[in-house]
Formats: sequence, C-alpha cells, structure tokens
Amino acid sequence: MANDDKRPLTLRDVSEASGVSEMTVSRVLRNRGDVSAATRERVLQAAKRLGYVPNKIAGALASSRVNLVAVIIPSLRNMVFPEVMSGISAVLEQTDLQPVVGVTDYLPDKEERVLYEMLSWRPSGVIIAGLEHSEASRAMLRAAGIPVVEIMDVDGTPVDAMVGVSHRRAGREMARAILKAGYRQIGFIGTKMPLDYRARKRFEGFTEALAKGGVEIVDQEFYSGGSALAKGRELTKVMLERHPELDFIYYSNDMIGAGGLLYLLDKGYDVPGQIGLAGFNGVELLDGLPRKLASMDACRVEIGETAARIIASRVAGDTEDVQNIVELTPTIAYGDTLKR
Amino acid sequence: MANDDKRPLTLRDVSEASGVSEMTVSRVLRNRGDVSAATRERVLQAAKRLGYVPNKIAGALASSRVNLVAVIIPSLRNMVFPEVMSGISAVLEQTDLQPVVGVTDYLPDKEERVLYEMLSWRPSGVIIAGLEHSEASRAMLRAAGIPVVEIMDVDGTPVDAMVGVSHRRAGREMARAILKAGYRQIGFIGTKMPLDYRARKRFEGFTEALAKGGVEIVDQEFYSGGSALAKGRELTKVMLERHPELDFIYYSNDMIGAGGLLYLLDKGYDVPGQIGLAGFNGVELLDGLPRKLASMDACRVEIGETAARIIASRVAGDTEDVQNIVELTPTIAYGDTLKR
DNA sequence: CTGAAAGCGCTAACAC
DNA sequence: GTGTTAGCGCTTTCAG
Repeated sequence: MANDDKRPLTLRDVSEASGVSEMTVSRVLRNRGDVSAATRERVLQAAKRLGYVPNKIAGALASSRVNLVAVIIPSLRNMVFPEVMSGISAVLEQTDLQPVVGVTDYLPDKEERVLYEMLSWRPSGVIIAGLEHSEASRAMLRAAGIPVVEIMDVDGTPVDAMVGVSHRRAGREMARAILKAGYRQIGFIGTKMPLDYRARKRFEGFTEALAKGGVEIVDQEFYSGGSALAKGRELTKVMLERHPELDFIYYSNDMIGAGGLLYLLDKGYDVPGQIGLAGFNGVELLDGLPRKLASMDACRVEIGETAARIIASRVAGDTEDVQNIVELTPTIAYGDTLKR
Repeated sequence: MANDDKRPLTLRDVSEASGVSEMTVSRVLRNRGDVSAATRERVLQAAKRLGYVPNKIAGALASSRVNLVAVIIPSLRNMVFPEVMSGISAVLEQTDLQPVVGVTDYLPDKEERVLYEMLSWRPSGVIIAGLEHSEASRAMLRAAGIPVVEIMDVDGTPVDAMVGVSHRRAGREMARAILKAGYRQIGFIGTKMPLDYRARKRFEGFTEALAKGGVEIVDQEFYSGGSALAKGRELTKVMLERHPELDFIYYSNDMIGAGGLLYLLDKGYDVPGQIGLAGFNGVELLDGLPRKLASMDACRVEIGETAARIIASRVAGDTEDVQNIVELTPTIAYGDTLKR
C-alpha cells in the first residue's frame, strides 16, 4: 500500500518494483504463457505489496476482449428477474464471463438508451428480456456482432437466439384447466401495463381458449402501482361486489393472486369450491400462504441458466450443439385453489 | 446498417463517411466544444446511417474518465436491495453516472473478488453494503482513490463515507417498545446468517435493551433457506409448542414475521392481545396482509438516494456541503401486532 | 522463457 | 470552427 499519490498504479509500477518487464508481469497476472516459478513469485509479491489492480479498460482495448455479458431486464422489483439473474450468474460463474445488469422500467426508450450504453462497452454477449424492441434497438442488436439471447418469451421472432415460455400457451392452458374444473363465471385481474407484452399474451391466450369453450370473461380489472398484495385484496373485493356470481378469478401474477386469496379467506369464502383462483409465476412466496394458490411455473431460473449457457458456448466458439431457440414448458400447479 | 463484416465500426468509419475529421466527429458525438450546425448534422447523419456505437473502452482509456458507479450488495433476492437500487438509480439518472451492480451472496471472499473485478474497470465511485469487509477489500477501497460510500449500517467506522441506520439502536428501540407495551415472555426468530452483521446487530441491541429492563429472551430459533414466509409459519409453530407462555415474537425480517402472523391468525390467536409480533424493514408487502405487522422502516430508498448524492457531488468536485456520515432514523410502525 | 515494438480506438492539448 | 499530434495502459506479435 505504498501508493500515496492519487495516480492509479500501472503495470509499469509493478514492472519496476519487481525488476521484470511489463510484458512478463502481464503474463503472470493473466496466467498466460510460460513464466518461471521464480519470476512469477517476484511479480506476484510486488503486485500484492503495491496493491495493484489491473486496468481492464486498457486490457480490453488492447485485446478487444471484454468478459462482460449485458443483461437487460425491465425491473428488479418484480421477483421474477432476480431469479432469472441467479440462473444467469450461476452459469456464468463457471466461466470467466460476468453479468452486468441494466434496467429499463418497461420503457422502450429507456431500453434503447440502456442498450446503447451497454453496447458501447463492447460486451461479449447480450441477454435481453422480451421479444418486443424498438426498431433501433433491434438494429443495434443485429449490428453488434455478438450473441444475443432474448428471454422469457417465445411468441415471436428473435434477433438471434431466444429462451422462454409461450405466454399465450400458458394463458390457454390455464383457461382449459379452469373450464375443465367446471368454472364458468370467470373474472380477470391484472396489471395495467400496456408494455408488459407477456402479461398481455397470457391474457390473449386465456380469453381465446375460453372463447373456444364458449365462455367469455365476466369482468376484468387492471391496476397500477401500490403493493400488489393490497391491490389484489382491493380489486377482488370490488369485482365480487360488482359480480357476486363469479366462480373464478385469474390473476396476471401471483402477488395480486395472493392478495385476493387472503381476502377471500378472510371473508370466509369456500376456496376453491365456491370460487377458484389462479395466478402466474409459481413464486416461492406462495409456500407460506394458508392455502396454496394455483399457478404456473414460469421456469425463471432455468431460463437464466439456458440463456447464459448459450452465450457462454457461443463466446467459447462452440457453434454446434447450441440450440438457438429453446421453449420451456411451464406446468400448472393446481395448489389448493383450483379444482381438478 | 451498412456494416456487414464483423469489425465493429470506429470513429474513423464515421469520419470517412462524413468527410469530417475524427476529432470533430468525436466532438459532435459527445456534444463538446463548438461545431457548426452543418458539420454536426452531417456527422449525426453518417453515424446514424452506419449504426455507429461509440467505443467507451477507448474513450475511457483516453480520457481516464469512467461514468460508472460500482454498487456492491449481498443479494438481489432480498427485497431490501432492489429498493436501495431504485434510490441510487433515481439520483444517478439525473447525472451522467451509471450504476453497475455486483452481488456478493454475503460471502466476504466473493465480495473481495467482485470488488476487485469492478475496481479494475476504474469506476468513478463505489457504493457498498455494510461496514464489515476483509482487510484486503478495505485496502482496495482506500487505494482506489475514488469516493466510497458504505451503506445500510452506521455502527462502525467507514473507509470513507457511510449512510445508513443504526441496527443496534433499531433493536434496542423495538425492545423498549415491546417492554413498554407490557410483553415479558419474548422469543426471537431470525435467519441463520453469521455474516449478516446487520441482523446480528439488531439482535444484540434487542437483547441488550431487554436485559436493561430485566428481561431475557425465552427462546430463539434461526433458519436458513426456503421460503421465508413458510419458515416463519413453521418456526412460529415450533416455538409456541415449546413455549406456549410466549407473549411476543420478534422476527429478524418482515417476511418471516408475516409467515408467523399468518400462522397465528390461522390458529385463532388473539394478536396482539395474546401475543404480539414485530419484524424489520417495513416492506410494502405487509400492506396486503390481513393485519399489519409491526415493523421498523429501514429507510432503504433514502439510503440509496443519499449514497448516490454523495458520490455524484464528490465526482462533480463539490467537496464542501457533502456530509460524509449520514445516520437515518428508522421509526417504529406499530401496525396491528404490537400494543401501544 | 523473456523482451521490444506496435498498436487497440479514442480524447487532451495544441495548432491553425 | 476544425485538424494534428501524442499518448491513455495494456496485449499482440514477433524476436531472441
């Protein structure tokens, strides 16, 4: 820790302190090429003593190699994405790649800016949520010349690779399960997010399959902001006051669903006899509820893992045996709120 | 989109395409210095047409300026940190600084590696959770020569600046409120995380203040892994079977507390008459519960904002009017589970 | 096994 | 307003 002025240490400082050429110091610090154990030791000592931290900026410029993977997601507050992140991290940790997160807040404009910003650091790959992007964003992704994996959704055409579930199908399957269980007076409660394409696709698939069964949604309600749990309570109450005949409510995510469930249990409803419920995502949270909400696993961790694996293989040059389009299949968890 | 080979575009490409010198192109793209409207337009056109994305690596090396702020946190899955992140983002968005997140999983070793990795990109500042770091980490932070803000906690000595709450004090205050309400048979349920220093400090402050009131904890239980809500249920049950005389349970966080609350309500306990409960954090989730859990706000967003503001000011060179040690004061929310 | 030279793509600091 | 010249701190490449 002898560096008392503010100039950051350079390879040259280590070189001088150890009496070894910069080039050899560089080799030691990167574990590249053969270096005698003796010099290696001297270099390591010197580097440690000085507290040298390599400058990756210079390294990246010289080698045109950047071990960063840009991960672009809409939000960190929706539990879904941290879980995808853990899948990504878990896989990348076994390589020398590192995830770097950018958040778009579901805004296409911001997505464009964040993407631009990240690409300007020349990452080795991009993992980005969703298939809907501005034309400029798609152009950037194509032009970047690096592997790009679009995640979460497979209902659309990717720029390069994609890993996810079909939300349209998820909506359809839930609708079928609900009809099969005999429910007919069905309501829907979701987030008011015109830009949450995946929620929208679920909704579309849902109504489509209901229609095929000759059933139409009785009522629907969209909310924005606030605690999802509280909103679930509130909107469930409102909707049931308006339509006491409802015998099922489908929620666009588990948190509002859980709110609805708590409300109904409070009020002494017979769930799932009198009224059935289902959400989407299969969040861990549900395990602690008095009754387990029916849901559908969105394969979050697996999506992250698969996407990371695709990036890692492509960066490593494995061009074969890399599946570029991976559709994962969510399964219905009936829980205790949906009759079989 | 004329770049069909894989070589990324450079300033030179834009320069040639527009017939303007590289230097002037650079000036236009950075909005620096005076450039005539005409050339500016030509450059912008060319850049856009080619789909040029600047290379920040080269830019950073040449200017030795990196607009990145390293944010190092233990986890993204604990709601607390995404909230701190939004505080940070909200403030940094008004500057040209950008947060970059690194996750340590509460492991000092990993913290060290992540820190090293991030510092090697020469960020303009560091925001790091906690005051406890390996000696090597502290040395790196000191040697980096950039503003460093340690967040969440103020019970200790920072390397540079710190923003947070006193967890020891938080624990003490909760203990006092509990005693004042007349509870005497008190249990504690927390996470089994030897490395969660803040939870430990709360626990220490808690037992200390109880002791001062002549009360000792009747029972305690630590868990790890699994759904916090489910664990809260389970451990509450276990503890009450062992000690039916308990009249209060203090939980190390709101999620397990919520699990306990749901369990007790299920079983028909009179909360807070027969038994009182409190958690920590004041998470939004609580708003949707049948009864509002007593808690203590950890000032998460505000911590993020303040830390970001400190970094931003220091980077901008405002050396004055920057408070380097900021203690925020959490307040008790009595909710419906703690008698006054 | 080690070193010297030549850039990587950009910007600071000067010219003009 | 615009261009020129040197690097930034590393790694690549090629000699020894």
